[in-house]
Amino acid sequence: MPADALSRVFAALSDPIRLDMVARLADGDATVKELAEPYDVTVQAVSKHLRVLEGAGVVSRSRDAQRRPAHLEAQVFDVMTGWIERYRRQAEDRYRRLDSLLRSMPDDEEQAVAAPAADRPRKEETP
Amino acid sequence: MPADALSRVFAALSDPIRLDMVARLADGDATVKELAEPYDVTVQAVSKHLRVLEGAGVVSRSRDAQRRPAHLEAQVFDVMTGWIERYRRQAEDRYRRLDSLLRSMPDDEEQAVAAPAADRPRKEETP
DNA sequence: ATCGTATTCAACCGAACGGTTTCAGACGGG
DNA sequence: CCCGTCTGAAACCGTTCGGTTGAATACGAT
Repeated sequence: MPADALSRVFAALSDPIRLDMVARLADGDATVKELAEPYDVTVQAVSKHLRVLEGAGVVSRSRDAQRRPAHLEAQVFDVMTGWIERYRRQAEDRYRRLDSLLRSMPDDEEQAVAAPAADRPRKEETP
Repeated sequence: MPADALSRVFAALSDPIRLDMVARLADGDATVKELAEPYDVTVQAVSKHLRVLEGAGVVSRSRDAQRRPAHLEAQVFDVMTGWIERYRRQAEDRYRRLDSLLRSMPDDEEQAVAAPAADRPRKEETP
């Protein structure tokens, strides 16, 4: 739940290669070598990417002889959708409230409601 | 839809301040000054953050005299959930298939199925 | 024991990032 | 008209990031 951890997850997905790696891992676990194959970067670079994903909790590693297959940790999906849905709903609700308010208003003076939370110095402020 | 644009959205949310700004914008539009108030960084820094969010399509700006209120572009939520749900489902499906396959197997030889997509050189490889 | 493969560690490099300070422009209120 | 406020642009700074090369480690196969 820490909002800081969430931004780390987003950071982990903020790189096109990493994003694609996650997409492919949804299809099944894969080793570093396998993961590196489609991209024209070194396998060391992919290893680093994997470490980032691991650090964000997006991926976990196991062991199979020399290989260290990466496994998608699907719970992060829930964390993300949790955050997203929360604020999507919040935005929707706000919109609905504002909408019905405007609809029920006697015509003009709509500007006054355009920015409700603003500390705009409409009338006197630092008395 | 371009996978590249998605990673830019995630990049926009990869900073704790930006993430918080989005959360607050779900509550209503706000000016740079208002947005900057909670954090102990300069308003110029927040202006930069806003430009990043805008560049990713997360936020749009309007105009109100000197003020340029930021508005949350809620459609990005759909883009994100679209991607997330797709791969969550994919991972779940794979898990279910693997599960039923294991369940229906005559006991041993489970290792052989542990990494189906692997090009692992089990037997002879470079003949 | 040795060779080959898979992975990581370490040092390094240029570019991007987040931040600041300073300055300039736009606009409204008195 | 002019002052204060809000915002953006520019130059700069230290750190992080994505990438490389090169060497080290770990393990299986032969």
